[in-house]
Amino acid sequence: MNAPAAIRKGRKFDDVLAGARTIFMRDGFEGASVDDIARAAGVSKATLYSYFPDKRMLFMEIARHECNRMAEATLEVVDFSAPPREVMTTTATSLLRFLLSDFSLQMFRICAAESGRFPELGQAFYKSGPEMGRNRMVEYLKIAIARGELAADDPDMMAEQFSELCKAKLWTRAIFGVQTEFSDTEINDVVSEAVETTLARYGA
Amino acid sequence: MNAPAAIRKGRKFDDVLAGARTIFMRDGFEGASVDDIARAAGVSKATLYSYFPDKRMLFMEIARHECNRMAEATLEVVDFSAPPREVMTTTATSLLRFLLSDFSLQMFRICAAESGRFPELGQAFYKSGPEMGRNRMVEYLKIAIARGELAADDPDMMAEQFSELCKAKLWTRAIFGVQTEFSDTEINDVVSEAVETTLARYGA
DNA sequence: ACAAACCTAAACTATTCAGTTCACTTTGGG
DNA sequence: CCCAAAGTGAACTGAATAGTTTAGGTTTGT
Repeated sequence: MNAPAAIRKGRKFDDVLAGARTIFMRDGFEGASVDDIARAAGVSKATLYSYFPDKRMLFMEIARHECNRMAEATLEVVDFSAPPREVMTTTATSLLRFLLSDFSLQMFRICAAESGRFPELGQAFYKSGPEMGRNRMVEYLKIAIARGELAADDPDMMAEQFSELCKAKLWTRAIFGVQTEFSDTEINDVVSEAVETTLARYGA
Repeated sequence: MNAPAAIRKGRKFDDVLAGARTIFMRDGFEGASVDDIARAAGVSKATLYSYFPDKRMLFMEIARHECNRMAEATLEVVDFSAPPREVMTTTATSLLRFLLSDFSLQMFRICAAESGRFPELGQAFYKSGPEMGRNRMVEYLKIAIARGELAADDPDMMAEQFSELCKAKLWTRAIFGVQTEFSDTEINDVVSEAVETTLARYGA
């Protein structure tokens, strides 16, 4: 009923997760030492290793957990009955703010970097991150298309393009550490440009 | 006249670069051992360290070198006097093929991953990669706008959006190792969708 | 043929880190 | 109040790795 390698037990389980989250986010995957994680969690290394078979599984658990949490939080803000321009603007703002968060950026860096030597991680992250987000978006798009508010032959592609447009300019700079602070003005600008371009193509 | 830490000398210099390129691309930055690099280069570790002050500077040199090489190669294919749809299609195809190459993906992973503990790398890569590409593209866009072939208030944003649209679907999968082979059909599809969307917004 | 510049091989230093082990202590449910 | 499960801490194993050093070998131009 559970994953290939077991992840069991608990009392300080949540402490370990919290500590690991902190250290992984600060130091990356390779950069984080298990000793540091145990110290940050206020837990002995032995306890940590009684929960998780190894460092990788610990990280996977964090990734899974936080991706779900964030994905849900991000989608709760939106009122899907509003007109498309509004829905898209709200969604894009919410998505872009998330994409620019320290957590999201660091998670992306780690999962991309490790996806070579650690393929399950890349797969898992893609599925519970970008793919899930896109699926949610497609659900909405299909409804809007049925309502005649949007015109897209391929809602999947539309969703991919829309998400991608949100990354223009700011995200690219963020991921390479070229820019670290983002004003509301900058964010609103990228969002409205993304919405305009999307509607120019797919507006009814 | 040169960077903070010197990178000089030579006879097997190019061998070192070639070996380092191979190993870094295979194992990432942290994953690559200097012993492996020296072995792959057919060179002693002492020689390697007589060229480069440390592993980081060695990697920076590779990145700089290869980014320039690739950027030039990618831009040579395009005939900028053709009509915009054709220029954009050719450019997008060339760009997307590059973005999906093992080299580009691995370079992106490494530079993104290390940009926290190693900020100069992120900066340098951004400038000689995405930023340079965008600048080249903007040069063309301004000409096409002057010709009345395109209508964009903000050519920088247009270029950012266009590049970003090329990453839809395939690149996201590639960076996380979810998909590793890409048919011409898939590539052409993403390219034509990117061109359509861009022209819907910015076509004259 | 010769010397300066270049290169080699291998051992060495010093550090870091994942994961294990074990004798001991804490905790909470019955 | 007791005991079994859960947790502790500290030492330990084993392996890797960046970067240095040394003593000697090879290339190069002239």
